Amino acid sequence: MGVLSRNSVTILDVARLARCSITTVSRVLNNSSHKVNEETRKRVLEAIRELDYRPNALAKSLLSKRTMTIGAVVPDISNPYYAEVVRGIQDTADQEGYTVLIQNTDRSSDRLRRGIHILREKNVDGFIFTGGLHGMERIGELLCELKERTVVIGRLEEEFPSVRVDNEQASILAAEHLVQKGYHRIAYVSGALYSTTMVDRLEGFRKALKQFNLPETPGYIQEGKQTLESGYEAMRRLLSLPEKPEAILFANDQMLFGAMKALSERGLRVPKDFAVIGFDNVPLCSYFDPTITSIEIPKYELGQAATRLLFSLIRGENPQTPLWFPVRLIERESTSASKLRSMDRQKGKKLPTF
Amino acid sequence: MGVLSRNSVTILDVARLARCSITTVSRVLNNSSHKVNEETRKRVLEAIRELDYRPNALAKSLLSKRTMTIGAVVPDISNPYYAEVVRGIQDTADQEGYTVLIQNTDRSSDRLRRGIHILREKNVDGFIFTGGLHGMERIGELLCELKERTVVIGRLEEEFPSVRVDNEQASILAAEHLVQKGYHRIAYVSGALYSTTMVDRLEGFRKALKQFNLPETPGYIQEGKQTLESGYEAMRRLLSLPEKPEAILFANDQMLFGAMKALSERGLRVPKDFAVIGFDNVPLCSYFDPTITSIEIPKYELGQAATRLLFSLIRGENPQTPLWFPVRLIERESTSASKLRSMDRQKGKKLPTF
DNA sequence: TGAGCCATGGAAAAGGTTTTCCTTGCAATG
DNA sequence: CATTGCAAGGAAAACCTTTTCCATGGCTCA
Repeated sequence: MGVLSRNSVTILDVARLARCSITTVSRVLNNSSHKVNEETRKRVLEAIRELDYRPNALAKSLLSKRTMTIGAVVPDISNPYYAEVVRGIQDTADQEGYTVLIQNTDRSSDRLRRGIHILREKNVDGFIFTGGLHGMERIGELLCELKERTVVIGRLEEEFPSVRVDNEQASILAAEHLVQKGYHRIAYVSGALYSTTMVDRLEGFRKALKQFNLPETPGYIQEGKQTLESGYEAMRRLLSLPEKPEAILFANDQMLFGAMKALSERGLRVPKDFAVIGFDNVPLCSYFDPTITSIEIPKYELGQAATRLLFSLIRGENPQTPLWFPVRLIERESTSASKLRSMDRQKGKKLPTF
Repeated sequence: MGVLSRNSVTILDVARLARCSITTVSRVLNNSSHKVNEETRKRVLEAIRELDYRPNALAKSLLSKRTMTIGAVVPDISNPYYAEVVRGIQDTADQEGYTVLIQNTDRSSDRLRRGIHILREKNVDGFIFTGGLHGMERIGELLCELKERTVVIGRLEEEFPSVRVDNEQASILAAEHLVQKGYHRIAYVSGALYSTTMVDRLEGFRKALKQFNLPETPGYIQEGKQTLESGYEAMRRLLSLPEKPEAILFANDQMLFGAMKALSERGLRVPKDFAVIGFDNVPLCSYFDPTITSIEIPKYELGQAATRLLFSLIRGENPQTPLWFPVRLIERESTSASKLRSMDRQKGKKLPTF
């Protein structure tokens, strides 16, 4: 051990120390089928340990045309939703010895383009896209030879293999839940519509209005930006409407949390005065007061499945796609029968509900 | 344009098309000082465009021993604190044409070791560590030749250049604030003590107790795990003590949010029944109800400064270090004079306070 | 006329692997 | 004894660049 050499040690150094050729060292290293004498192998292994030799991945990649690296393009890593997806990707990649190179787009198509170029130049073995940009010019052209090694989480361009949840259906599910609870005047706060996810969720809400014969009141559909602040402002706009909604569906939990502030500022309470329901089911939902009903998206699993799908592509297989994942509604206090709850709270008797 | 070739095009292809040697192509590519005829240059550029040629970064790196990639080792990317630090790193690296390879350690020293090995194998040009592991065997040995191209955010091993905040002083600041507000029975909820940050914050709290002559009640210092759940449980333990604290300092905001649930379950209110104060000042602090007093850590700036420090190291400079960053206390409702606030809320007259 | 300089271009080495192909020596088989 | 086959090892090509060094031809200046 030891010998913390300043400049890195190469396979040649090992060969010299083990008194053999670099070919033999390479064979031991990759335990190739070509036989090597047990004694020689010992010497080589000893030399490797002695020098703390590690093969240079660059040289290896140059030859094998495999970098064991995949690129992930995400809109915003500090959003808990994508953070969880990325975890799924990283863990799964790691299991197969792959590394993940993450590019933030900040939801700008310029940065998206730039990110793709960087990743291509770094010779990634495949791409995972998430948080698709809606209405951006065709992405396929930028990918070139990597086009066949690209998977999408969600919906981007139809040609790509993808891993998805049915966001339209999810919105309908949420609306149905509210209807069953007896709410009719339902508002919707959307995220920015350059994301296909946001487009689908909004579309689903519109369909639900029709399906359940709900009124479509002007101003009941607000568009925001998937941030706390944007949710806060959207809520204030809703509160300034002449005829207030009874329940609000938010296209993501962040916006909902922001909106809660607008409510409490007015002394309004959930679920007594409004029912609210979110999207994504981030961890805070079960810790907020009141706990928040939300549509659970299997974030980690999406990342995991996308990565597995990509590996299957890399292996040259022809996997079935799209892969659909189920969503489910997690009911919590924010949509529970209102009168009952507010009494409980006053008596300070609430039990833990996660 | 076009010709979306299946297998990548090399500098040789360009040379052939432009009827010159690869040397010449390389020269126009890196516009070297060696003169090349204007007409030839035209032909080369035309060929490059025609074939959509992009130099292979792998081959370039193999030669130059520079990968234009830096490695970042973080405990948990889905923690909003580290997400923000990473943003600072990525943005800054990007400006200089560098890419960032992120390794999650999940706070396990095994995964830390593994992460370092992977990054070394990928030939990163430098390391940034954050969320130092306390009491782990010396990390320097794992870094070998990269030891001189490593910076730390926080405190890890004294020999490394670092970018820091004074966490001890920050805890004292928080305690002082509570004392000034008239609180004396102060509890502290710590994160897991394998993080040097958490060690320092706790140490600061202990010093503050002495400095302000506060009682050190048994059970008033709880240790948890920097998660919502852990904060919830710590709070429940505090609430079961015979003599309850008046104010609680949390070693991070996540734990504080978790604790809020434990409080509301008991019908207890902040700041009426308890004052609470957090650490990190994540965005939600200003949107929670009540808004949360927290110690602001310049997360993005820490990442930014660390990256700049690293670049300075890579350039062979000998920068001054450690670099200290200021913290400040952001006062919000969770520690404001209690009687007043609770009246406001009942009248529904509260104004927006961020 | 010849020496030296400049503009332009190419050949080849280097970087660290893996892999293909070849060599050597020895044992077994006829 | 001659032939075949196998175990073990090495040489060299290939991967794609950049960079150093050399070659050529034309021009200027003494």
